[in-house]
Amino acid sequence: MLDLKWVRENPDAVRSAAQRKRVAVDVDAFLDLDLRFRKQQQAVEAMRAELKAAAKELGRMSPEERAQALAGQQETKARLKEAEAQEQELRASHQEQALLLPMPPAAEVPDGIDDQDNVELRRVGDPPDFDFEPLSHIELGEKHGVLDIARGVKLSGSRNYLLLGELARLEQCVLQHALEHMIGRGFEPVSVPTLVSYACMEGTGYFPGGEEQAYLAERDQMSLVGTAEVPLTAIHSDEVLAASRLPLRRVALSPCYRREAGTYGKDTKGLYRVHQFWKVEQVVIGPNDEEWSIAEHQRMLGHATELMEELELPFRVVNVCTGDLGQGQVQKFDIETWMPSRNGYGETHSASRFYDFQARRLKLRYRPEGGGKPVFCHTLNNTVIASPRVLIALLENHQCADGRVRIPEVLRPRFGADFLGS
RNA sequence: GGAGAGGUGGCCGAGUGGCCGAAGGCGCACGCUUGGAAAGCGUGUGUGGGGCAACUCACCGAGGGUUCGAAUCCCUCCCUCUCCGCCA
Repeated sequence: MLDLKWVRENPDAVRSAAQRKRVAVDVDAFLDLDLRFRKQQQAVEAMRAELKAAAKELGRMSPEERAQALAGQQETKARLKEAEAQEQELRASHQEQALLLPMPPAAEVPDGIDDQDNVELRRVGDPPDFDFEPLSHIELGEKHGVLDIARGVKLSGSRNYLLLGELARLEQCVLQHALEHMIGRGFEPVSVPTLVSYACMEGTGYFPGGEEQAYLAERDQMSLVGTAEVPLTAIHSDEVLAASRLPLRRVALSPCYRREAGTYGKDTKGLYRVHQFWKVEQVVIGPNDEEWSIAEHQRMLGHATELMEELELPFRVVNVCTGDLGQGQVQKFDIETWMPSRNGYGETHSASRFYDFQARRLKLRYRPEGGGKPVFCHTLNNTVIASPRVLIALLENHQCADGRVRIPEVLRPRFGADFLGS
C-alpha cells in the first residue's frame, strides 16, 4: 500500500513505478476515482453533520414541536442513505485499486523484463570440476534409496516426494543448523501458524493477485502460506509498538505450500519445484528509515551468504530487475546456487526490502522515541535455507566418484558421518 | 461438540438511550522539585479520513437493525476466557 497523499502529489512517480515494474495500473483512472470518492465523502459528511445538529435540537424540544420537525429529519435521512450507498460503492473500488498500486523500485534496481535481465553482482566459490560423469540429485537419491519421487506422486500428485533415511536426516540437519545460525546472530526463533487468515495474505502483499499460488481452505477462509514471511511479518499487525522494541529480528522454520500454477512443464523433474517444502526464514521489522533498511538488507543477505559458504556451495548474488520485482518490493537480491544437473545457477534465496509497503497494509506501526504520532514500520525478509532445494546443491556439488556424498564440515557433528551413502 | 462469561484508548478499567470520543489509573511527553536520580506535584497525551485553516466525519470486536438520537437496545458473525466432553 502506498501513501495516498503521496500518490496524489506524485502521480508521475507511480506511473513510472508501474512502467518499470511492468504492471498494468491506470494511475489516471485511480486519481479520478480518488477525487470522486472524496467528493462523495464530503457530501455524506455534510449531511450527517446536519442530521446530528438537528437531533441535538430535537432533544430539547417540546413534544409538539418535535413532531413537526421529525418530517424534515426523515427526508434528510432518506437522502443520506442514498448518498451513503454511492459512497460505499466508490470506497470499495477505491480500496481495490489502491491495493494494486506498485511500490517504486529503488534507483539502483536494473530495468528489465524478467529474470533473464537480473544483474549478477558477485560469484562466490567455483563450480566443481568433476573428473567423472556426475549424477543428478535424482540419480544419487535413487542410488542410495533415500529419495522416492514415484511414491510421493502416488500419495499427493505431481511435485511431491519422499525423503528417506539419511537424506531425511540430512534435511533436518541443514534446517536445524540454519536455525541456529540465525539464533547465533541475535534472531528470536518463532514457531508460527502456516494456515493464516486472508488479512495476513493481503497485509504482506500476496493477496489480491497471488490467490492462484496459494492453497486455500475456503470453508474456513484460511490460506496455507508459501513462506513464514507471512505470519512473521504480520505478528504485530494492528499494533503500535514502542520504538525501543525495534528492530525486531525473528526467524522461523516452517513448512511452505505453493500450488505452482502456471508452471506446467517447468522444472518437472526432481526436487527443484515442489508443492511442499521447509524453509528457515528471517524477517526484520524496523524503524521507518530508508538508510537503516538498506543497511539491514545487506546484513540479512550476509546471513544467508555466510551460511552458503559454510555449506561449501558455489553461489552468486543477483540484483533482481524491475520486471521480476513484486508489487511491493523496493529491491530484491536473489542468491542462486550452482546445481550441476542444471549446469547453471538455480535460485535458492530471495532477500527483499519493502520500506513501509507491507506495514501500511498490516497497520504495523510504532510510536517514535519521545512520543508523537505512530509511524509505519519498515519490513524486510530473506531466506536462510529452503529444503529440499538446497539438497539438490548439497548432493550434486559434493558427490564423489564412488557415488557417495561428502557432508560439509559444519554438518558432520550433527549428521554423525562424513559421507552420505557409505 | 455442550453450558456459561466477556470483547471499551499504547495498556488496565468505568460507563444501560442525548450532558460520552468516552471517568479513573498506568504508561508516555513537558515542566517543577533534586547535586543527580527515585518518589512527589502540575500540565498535556486516542486513531484514521476529508479540508489542510477554522473545522468536520468515522471509530467503544465486525456487520446489519431499532430510534429524532446508540458504547449503551435488538439480530447475525468473529474472537477470548471458564467448566464439561472429545482428542494430538
